[in-house]
Amino acid sequence: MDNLKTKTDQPVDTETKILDAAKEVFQKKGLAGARMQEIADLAGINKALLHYYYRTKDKLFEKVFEIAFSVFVPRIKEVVLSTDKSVFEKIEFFVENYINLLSKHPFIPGFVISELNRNPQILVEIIEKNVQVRELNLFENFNNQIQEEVKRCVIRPIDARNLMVNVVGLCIFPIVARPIIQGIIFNNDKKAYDEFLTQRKQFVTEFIINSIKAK
Amino acid sequence: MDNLKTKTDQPVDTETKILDAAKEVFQKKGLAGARMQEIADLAGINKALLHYYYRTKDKLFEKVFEIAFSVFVPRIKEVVLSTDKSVFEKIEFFVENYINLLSKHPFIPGFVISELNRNPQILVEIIEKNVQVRELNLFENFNNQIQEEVKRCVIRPIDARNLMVNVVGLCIFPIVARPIIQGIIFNNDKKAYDEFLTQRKQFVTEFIINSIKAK
DNA sequence: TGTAAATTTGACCAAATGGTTAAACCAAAT
DNA sequence: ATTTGGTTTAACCATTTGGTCAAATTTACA
Repeated sequence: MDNLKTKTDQPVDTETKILDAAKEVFQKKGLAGARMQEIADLAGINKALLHYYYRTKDKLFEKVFEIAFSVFVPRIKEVVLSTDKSVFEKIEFFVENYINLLSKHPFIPGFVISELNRNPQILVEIIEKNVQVRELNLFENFNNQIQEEVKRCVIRPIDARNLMVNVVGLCIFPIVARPIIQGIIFNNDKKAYDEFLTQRKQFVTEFIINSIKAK
Repeated sequence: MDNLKTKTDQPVDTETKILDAAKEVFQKKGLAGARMQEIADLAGINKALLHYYYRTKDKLFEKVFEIAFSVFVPRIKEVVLSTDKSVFEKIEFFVENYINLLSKHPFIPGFVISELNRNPQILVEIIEKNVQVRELNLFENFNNQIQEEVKRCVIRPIDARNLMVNVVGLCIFPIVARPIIQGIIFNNDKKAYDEFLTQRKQFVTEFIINSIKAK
């Protein structure tokens, strides 16, 4: 964003090459398992150049993690904010888009979750400097809307936090746990699982709406 | 199981000390992040002794992973097998017990999932030698029961695999994604989140049953 | 008690790894 | 052409790390 280099644009700018390579290696192997040499090789540059752009492995990791996190979380905001939609519409919109998004970045959920389990402190730092995340406290809005629709008997009485965890979890889980599910239930048939994920968008939407719809 | 030592039982047998320490370190730091020295220190033994019992880091990891996996997966079998219960009863039984179980081993889900994402091959080996896992193909039973209850108009028409993923996912997700959810929605209030998890058992059960119950 | 086998340890090693440095390179301005 | 600044590299370094080994210690048991 704010890292303009003085150089005239090359086919691919060095910093981009580094971040692309770092993203791939870190997301596949994690902070501890990633090797600076491997990142340098993948980026097609010298290892010393890596340290020229990002002094330490930790600094490079931090950057990669922040980018991944910003893919992982912000879409949730859209659901909370767009006030012109009903709860049902919001859920449908979110599930469809979030599963699509994560399918395009299949390593991000596992990466973010596992690195955050190893070192929850990262999140504290991100929250401090990232407005996007703090704004999720506008989650209050969502809660208000739900309680209002409960009053109007559109949906059953329900706790908004639990609902939110369910909606997000039902989208993320089959991607994060893909190796297990695909291995055990789908006999490791990759195509079958992709198909499953595609059809699942509608299933999840209906599953949730059926559950919360007032009779 | 089959690792009987000839030694007369000491307060704590060395192999147990090793496995306990290895479990803790591996589950917290992952395969790549764990240090043999740290495991040895935690077990209160010499590092060479570690290599005496488990020749390599990989072999030790394998053992720890298998134990973790056997906690993670087998309870699912109970749901599929106990034939005397209705689908509703099975779901209630599973959610209650599985969330309890995982709460007692909060690092296992993240550990299993993240190591399996890094190296899905582990699963292939486990499936080959582990009967418990293969038996999950008795998942067919569960499917049959569901389709039968669909016919009897007890539950709506539903895909058994999607249902199963939802049930398991709704239990595992809030534990695996705890750092994120607790950090963003619960302002890092650990107690509040524990309380949330406890209450959630009932919520999840009702959420699922509401969704699949025929009108 | 004596001895063979199993267990435990301290010292050590080679390879891998994150990081540094001084020199080379290169584009642009003077 | 020379200087100046950022960029890139090869060579190098200190530390960490998984793993080994021979010696010491303990245990089993004849």
